[in-house]
Amino acid sequence: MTTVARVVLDSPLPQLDRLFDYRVPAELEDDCVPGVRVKVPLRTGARMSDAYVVEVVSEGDWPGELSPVEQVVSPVPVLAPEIWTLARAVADRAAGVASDVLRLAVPTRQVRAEKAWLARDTTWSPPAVDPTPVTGYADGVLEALLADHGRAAVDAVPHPVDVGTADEPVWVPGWAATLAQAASQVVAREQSAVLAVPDFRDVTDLERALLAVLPPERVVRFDAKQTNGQRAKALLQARTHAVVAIGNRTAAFAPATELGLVAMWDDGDASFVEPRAPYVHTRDVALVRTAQSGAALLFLAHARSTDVQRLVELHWLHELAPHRMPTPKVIPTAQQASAEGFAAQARIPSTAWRAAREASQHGPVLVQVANPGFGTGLVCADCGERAHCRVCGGPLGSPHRNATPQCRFCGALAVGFRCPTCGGGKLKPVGQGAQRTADELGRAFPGTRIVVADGSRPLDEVPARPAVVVATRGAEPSVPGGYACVLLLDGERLLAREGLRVQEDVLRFWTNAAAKGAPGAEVYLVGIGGKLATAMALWRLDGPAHDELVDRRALHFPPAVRVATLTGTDEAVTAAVEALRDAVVGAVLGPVPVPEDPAPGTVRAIVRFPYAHGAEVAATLKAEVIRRSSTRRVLPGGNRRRAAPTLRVRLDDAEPFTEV
DNA sequence: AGCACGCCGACT
DNA sequence: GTCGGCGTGCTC
Repeated sequence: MTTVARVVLDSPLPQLDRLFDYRVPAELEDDCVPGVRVKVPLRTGARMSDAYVVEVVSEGDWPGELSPVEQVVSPVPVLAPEIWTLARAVADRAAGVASDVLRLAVPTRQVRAEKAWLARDTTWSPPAVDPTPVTGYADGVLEALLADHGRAAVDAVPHPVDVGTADEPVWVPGWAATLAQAASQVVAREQSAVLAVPDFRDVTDLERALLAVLPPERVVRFDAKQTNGQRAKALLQARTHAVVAIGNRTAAFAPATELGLVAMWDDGDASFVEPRAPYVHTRDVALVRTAQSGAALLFLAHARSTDVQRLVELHWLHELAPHRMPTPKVIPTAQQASAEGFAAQARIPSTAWRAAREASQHGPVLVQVANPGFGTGLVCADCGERAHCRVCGGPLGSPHRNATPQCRFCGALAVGFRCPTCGGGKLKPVGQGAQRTADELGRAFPGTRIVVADGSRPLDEVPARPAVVVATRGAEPSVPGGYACVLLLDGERLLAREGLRVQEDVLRFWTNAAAKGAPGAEVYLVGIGGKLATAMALWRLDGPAHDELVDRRALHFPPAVRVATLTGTDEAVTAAVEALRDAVVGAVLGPVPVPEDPAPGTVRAIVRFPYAHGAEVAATLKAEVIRRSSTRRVLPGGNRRRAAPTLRVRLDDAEPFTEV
C-alpha cells in the first residue's frame, strides 16, 4: 500500500491551482502530515516546487505513476485544514488562485518560531476564563446571539467606555469594549474569536480592551507592522488553545481553533480591501469563514455600510442596537457665513463657536477638518488664478505658514513668484488644512491650548484637559472619557467628491469622530442640511444605507449586484463576455480601451451579475483565464519579452465606479 | 513558469 | 533528406 500526499503547489499559475498527488517515501512518512511544507518535483525531476500537504491518503486520484515527495521542509503543520478550506473557497469566489490566498494567510517560514513552538510545554493549558457581561445592550441579547452562533449588524456604543477597575480606569472606544466582552463570552466556552479592524490604532485600542477582560496568553495579535518572526509565532500560537486573534486584514485568516466568533469593526473602511491578488475584501473572507465554521458573526459600526445593509435586508443579519444609550447630540448648522469676527474666519457658525468656547473651558474640544497640511493649494492673491510651478507646471503648495511655496510634483521652490495672468506677486492658500484651521482657532480661542493631529503628526491620545484638538478625518486622537464637544467642519468639501462610496465614507468619518465625544456630548455638523443631517441628528444611520442601496439597485451598481472587471486583448475580453452572457444583469460596460494602456490594444469590460450567479461566473472566468494563460502572445517585432497575460479578471472591484 | 513535443523553411 | 524555428500543451 502506498502513502499518497495530496499537495497544493505554491504557484500563482491558474492552471496549477488544484491538488497534485505525490508518493510519500517511507522515510518521510512520520513527518509528511497535513499542513507541513514540502518540496516536490514538477514536470522534470530536477525542478522543485514548494507546496503544502493538504491531505495524506492511501490511494490518490491520479491513475498514472506518482513522483515522490522530495523533502519535508519542516515537520510543523503551518497550514491548518480549515484555513486551506477557507483559502480554496475565497479563491473560488474571486476567480483567483488558492496559493495567492495562502500567501496572505501563511507567513514565510521562520525557523526560530518553529523551534520555540516545537519545544513548548504541551502539558500546559491556560486557566479557564470567566465571561465578562456585554454592557450597553439589552441584558443578555448579545450573549444569547453568540451562544446561538447568530449573525448581526451591531450599532456600536457611540462613546468611550471604561473597561478598567475603580483604581485604574482603561478608556477604550465603545466598539472595542463590546468586541472584547463578546470575545470573553466565547473564550469562556473554550472557543476562539477572530476580530478584524481597519488600522493599526484600532488594533492597539482593541488589544487594550481585551487585556482588561482576558489574560495575555488568550490574545494573539496579527498586524501589518509585525515582522515575519512575530507573524509566524502568532500563527502557531493561535492553534494551541482558545484565543482571540486580532488584527487587520490578515487576522481574518488566523488559524484559531474551535472558532466561535468572527467580528469586524467598521467594515466600510477602505483598508479592508486587499491590495494583493485575488483582492478579496475582509468582509467576504469573514462571510465565507462563518459559513464554513458556523461561528457567530458580528459587524460593528456606527454608520452602516451598504454591503451590510444588503445582508440585513436579506435577513441574513439581525440588527442590534445599544439599549437606553445616550447618543451624540448632533446639531446640524447650515452654513451661515456671517461676518462675526474670528468665528467667520474659522468658518465656524456662531452657535457652534460659542458652544466650543464654552466646552473648551472644562475639557478638550475636537475639530475635524478635511485636508492635511496647511492648505490644498495656492492662488494669486490679486486675481485668484491657481498658481503653477514654472518648472513642470504642477500645483504649488505651502508646507508651513510663511514657507516658500513649493511644487507638489517636482518639489521646485517658487522663489519670487509672479502671477502669469495679472503679474501679482502675492499668493494665498485655498482650501483649509488642519494647521491653517489651528492657526485661526488659536486667534479665536486665546489662551487655549491648540493641538494638531494629522497624517504627518499622528497623535493617539490627548489628556482630558481643556484644549482645542484640530484633526484631519481619521486621525482624531482619543480622550479618556471623551471630548466635551465635537465640531465637524468641511463636510461640504468631503461630500463634493465623486464616487459610489462618498456618502457612506463621510458618514463614517462623522460618526467615528462624534463617537469620540463623551456620552451625550454636543456635536456640531457644520454646513450640512437635508437627509444626512437628519440621520445624524436622530443617530439613525441605517436610513442612508437603505436609501443608498435602493439607488444602487435601480442602477445595477454594487453592492446591489456583483461586478467582474475583465482586462486584456479585445479578443480575449470579448470571448469572456460572451461566455458570461447568460449570467449577467444590466448592460455590459465596454469593452473600451484602457486609458493607462498597460500593453498596446488592451481593453476593459465590466460585467454585472446577481449574487446567485457568483459561483458560475467565477468558475467560467477562471476557465477562461486558464485557457488564455496556456497560449501566450508573442509581442510583434520578434520581441523576446513576454506580453501581458491576454486576460486578467478581478471580481468585486468597485474602483471603476468611483469616478462614474 | 519552464520545458518537451510537434509540424514547416534553409542547409550539409 | 534533416536541423531547428517557436506555437501548443502539460506539469502528479
